[in-house]
Parts: sequence; C-alpha cells; structure tokens
Amino acid sequence: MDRQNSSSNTRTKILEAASRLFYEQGYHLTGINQVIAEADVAKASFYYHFCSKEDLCVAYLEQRHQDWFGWLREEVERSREPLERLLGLFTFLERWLANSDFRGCAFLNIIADFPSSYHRIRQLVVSHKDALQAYIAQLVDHLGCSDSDNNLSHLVNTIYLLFEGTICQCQMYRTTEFIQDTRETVRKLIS
Amino acid sequence: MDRQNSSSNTRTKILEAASRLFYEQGYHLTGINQVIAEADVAKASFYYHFCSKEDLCVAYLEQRHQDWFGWLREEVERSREPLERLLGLFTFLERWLANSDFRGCAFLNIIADFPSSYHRIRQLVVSHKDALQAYIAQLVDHLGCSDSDNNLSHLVNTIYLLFEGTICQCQMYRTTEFIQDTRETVRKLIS
DNA sequence: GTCTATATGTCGATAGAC
DNA sequence: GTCTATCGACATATAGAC
Repeated sequence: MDRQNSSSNTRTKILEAASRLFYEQGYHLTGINQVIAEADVAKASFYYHFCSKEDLCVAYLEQRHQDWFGWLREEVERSREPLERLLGLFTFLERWLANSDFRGCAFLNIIADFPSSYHRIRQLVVSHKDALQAYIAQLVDHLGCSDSDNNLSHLVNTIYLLFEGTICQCQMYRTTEFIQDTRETVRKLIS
Repeated sequence: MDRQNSSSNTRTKILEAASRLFYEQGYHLTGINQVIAEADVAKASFYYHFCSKEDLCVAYLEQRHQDWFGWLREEVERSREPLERLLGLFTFLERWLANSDFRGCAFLNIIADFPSSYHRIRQLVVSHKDALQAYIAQLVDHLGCSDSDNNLSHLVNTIYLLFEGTICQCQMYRTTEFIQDTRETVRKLIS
C-alpha cells in the first residue's frame, strides 16, 4: 500500500497537471515540457510512467470520463423526483460550465484537435458520448411516459442534442444565461 | 487588373492550402512548413503576404464565414416554401457534413484549439454564430406563426441548439443517419 | 524510480540575394 | 515579390548516473 502510493505519486502529479493543461489550452498547444514543469517532475520520470504524449492523452481522457460522470451523477441524483432529475442535466451544465471557465466538453475539444484518422482517440470520445446518451435514456425511462418506444428514443435524442448544443453555445458566449430557457424547452417537450 | 491577379495568386494559393489543412488537421497540428509546401511557395513569400500564422488563421476564418454561408443559403433557398426552407437547414447539414468528411464546424473546432484568452479568434467565432442565429430567426419569422415573440425566440434558440448538437453528433459518429429524425423533431416543434 | 544532460527534429520567423 | 539559407527556441524522446 505504502509502496503503491509512493510509486504512483509521480504519475498522479503528471496526470493532474496534464489534465488541467490539456483541458485549458488544448492538446497540441501543451508541450511535455510544460506538463513536467507544472507537475514538478523530471522528463525521464514522465517517460518512465507514460510511453508517449499520446499515451498520456488516453490516460487523461479515461480519467476525465470517470470524473465527469461522477460530477454529473452527483448533481442529477440530488433529487429523487424523475422529472427534476432529468432537468438536473441542465442545472449540472450551469454549474459545471461556469466552474470550468467555459472550456466546454473535453471530449468534443479533443476531437477538434486531431485529424479524423486518429481512431484510438475518437473511440474514447464515442464511448463517452454513448454513455451520456444511455444515461439520458435511463432518466427518460424513469419518467414513466406512455409514449411509444419510437417517440421515447426521439425524445432522448432531442435532449441529447440540446445538451451538446448548450455546451457549445456556452463555451462560445462564455455565459450560462441561455440555459434557463433551454430547461423550460425540455420541460415542455415532455408534457 | 493583371498585376492584382498576379500579385494575389501566391496569397490565394497559401490561403487555399491553409484552409484545407487547418480544417482537416486542426490549427496547431498544421505547421507553416506544411502550408507552404502544399501551396508550393517559399517561406518568405508566405511572410510577405501574412505577418504571422495567427494572421493567416484570421484570414482563414473570415473567408470560411463567407464560403459557408454561401453554401447554406444555396441549399436553404432552393425552396420558396417557408417550412421547407427551415427544414432545409438540416438537409444542408446532411450534405455538407458528409461532403466534408465529418470534420464538423470550423469555428467550433478552432475554439477548442485555443485557450479562452485568445479574444481575437473567439470574437470571429461569436460573429459567425450570431449570423447563424439571425438567419435561423429570419427563417422562423417567415413561417408566419401566431406565437408570441417570446415563444418565437425560444423556438429559434431550440432550433439553433439542435443544429449545433447535430454537427457535433455527426462529427463524432461520422454518419448523418440521425439527421432524418431530428428534422422530424423540428417539424413537430413548429406545429 | 527519479534525476541531469543530451539527441534529433521541427517550429515560427527573418536576412539578404535577385 | 519570390527565392534560399539560416536563426533561436522548443518539440518529443532517450542515455546513463545514482
């Protein structure tokens, strides 16, 4: 246990610095030199724990997926009422986007930073968004609507698109003021 | 006239190469060396026409704005029927995204490539999206709905979010198969 | 496992010839 | 206006001491 904590301390410092920098500045603008400087480790220590910069990027996205879903669930599941939970998606966006300086979605951002041919990176992004859609579908299911399955899957897709669109909108305009209206739009869609 | 064409030929070649590369690969992954190689000009010729790489980026976004809106209007205004025009927004997305190898929106992508502090770049993106929302508002106005102004502006915003969300979705999943359903969702929103 | 020092390449940008 | 040659800085990655 002690040995594990000790040996992973450097790795953790690197991953934390990289996560912050990749998210705030983008992948290609962030150099390895800056990562190791802010993590306060030596360059060779970095290459001991990660075999390349792209490898670090994969680790960053995997951890980000876990962290972000934790934040999302924490906000949504504050309420036990199904409708409030669904609308909680947008309350989450308000808090998360404002608290992250409107840098938007780490996964959408990373897609823009690589050409389409980087399949390994894009697969991680797709998995993340699959999970998001599945989570929205679960929230919609719990509403107990009497609509047909077909209508429900349309509804899930619509809410998902509004969710993604909101992230982009807030990232560009650097404000969350639009979200109130969007939450009301979703409320109307359901009834 | 001849002199102008001749003197701007190099500039045009550079801008065309840069537009393609910035869009396909992202800004930071694309080096000046690659741009001048594919434009088949000398490096000093590049710095004669543009004072920096960032300056080239601005020229790229300004031309892209003109080009893209031209494509959008051309598709939307094929019909003279107001509802068909509005739905034409999504027909446009189907064709454009598939024809551009699902690289998505040049403006959303460039935002991801720069830290939030690059105000000059972000302002160009905001102007572009303002214009898009104004165009959607115009299409919605022409429907001649009897709704209140407040409801209409909510509708414009909802369609805009669905539009942006669709771009992101198609970029990630590299398919336009979701768009048919989204167009039907918009049709229902109006009636 | 972590360090310093270094290898090798490419970056954005410039000087000066023509 | 376009060219070749080159600058200094920084990129990713590695070697070898401790």
